[in-house]
Amino acid sequence: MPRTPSAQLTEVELQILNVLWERGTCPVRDIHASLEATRGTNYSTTVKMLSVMLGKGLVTRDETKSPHVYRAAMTRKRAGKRMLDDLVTKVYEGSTMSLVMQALASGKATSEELSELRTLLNQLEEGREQESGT
Amino acid sequence: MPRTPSAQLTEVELQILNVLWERGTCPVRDIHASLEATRGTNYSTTVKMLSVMLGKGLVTRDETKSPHVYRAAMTRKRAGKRMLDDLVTKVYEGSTMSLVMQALASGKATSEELSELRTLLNQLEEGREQESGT
DNA sequence: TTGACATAGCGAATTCTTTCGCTATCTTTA
DNA sequence: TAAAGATAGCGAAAGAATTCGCTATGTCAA
Repeated sequence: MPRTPSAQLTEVELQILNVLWERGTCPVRDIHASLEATRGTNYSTTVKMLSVMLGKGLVTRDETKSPHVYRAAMTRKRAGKRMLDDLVTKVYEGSTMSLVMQALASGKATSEELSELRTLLNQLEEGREQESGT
Repeated sequence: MPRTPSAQLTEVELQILNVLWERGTCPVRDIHASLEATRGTNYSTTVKMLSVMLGKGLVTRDETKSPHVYRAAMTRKRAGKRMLDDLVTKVYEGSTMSLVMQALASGKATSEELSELRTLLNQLEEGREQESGT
């Protein structure tokens, strides 16, 4: 019986997307530099992974330029949301809040971040009040 | 070159752990019921997965009881933290706050949850003040 | 041009996860 | 206690992700 793919990005895919997210656009060589640095893999491997990802629609490429230029087909934000939702359903029993609580509890938030968070929280609560109060 | 495991739980492992987290402790049959329901797999498969997980130290078991009784070796909380940290480094460039912001922005928080969150936030800010103010 | 080096492509090997078939060992219960 | 049914264990197949070797093609400076 075939398995369902879980809409989850794999290890290497994620690493490659990270390079693309940082640079916006770049040739295989640059991506390879990153993979080689952390995994010691071959250039061929990088090319292959990119072709696999191209097949999955995770990246696009411009073949008119000579070293072909790759680009992520999905923003970091969208990928994040996808994985976040996945995590919420798979380990936090569907509760986004549980996840948020735990993430916050893990500490290391600067005061700036905390106040930024407070601002967001205020906005969210205002939204709530409007809803029920009207 | 062998791959590094990424401290990531696999699909089935997570599903199994979820059953164990819910029930605390249970025999293969119960776990199998869940896997069979969602994946239609065989009893043997469940037994095997459990033995693999036992090998990885993801579960423990009591063999003195007759249908052996399994238990998760890691709390849901700890697993969550692990995966959360992983997500933060791999997609949110190490910023827990980015993740929290996005999770919150995705909406669907009840007023109760929001105020609970506010309480936590107050505690965190108090902690901050103590630190710098003493 | 042409030799040297960078790019691309692809099938096949590896590694890891998931699945199962087959066999053996309990437990019941008729 | 013997047949029937539940449990366990294990090697090997099937699926996925990752890796590479080998070959072909492109680019560029001498």
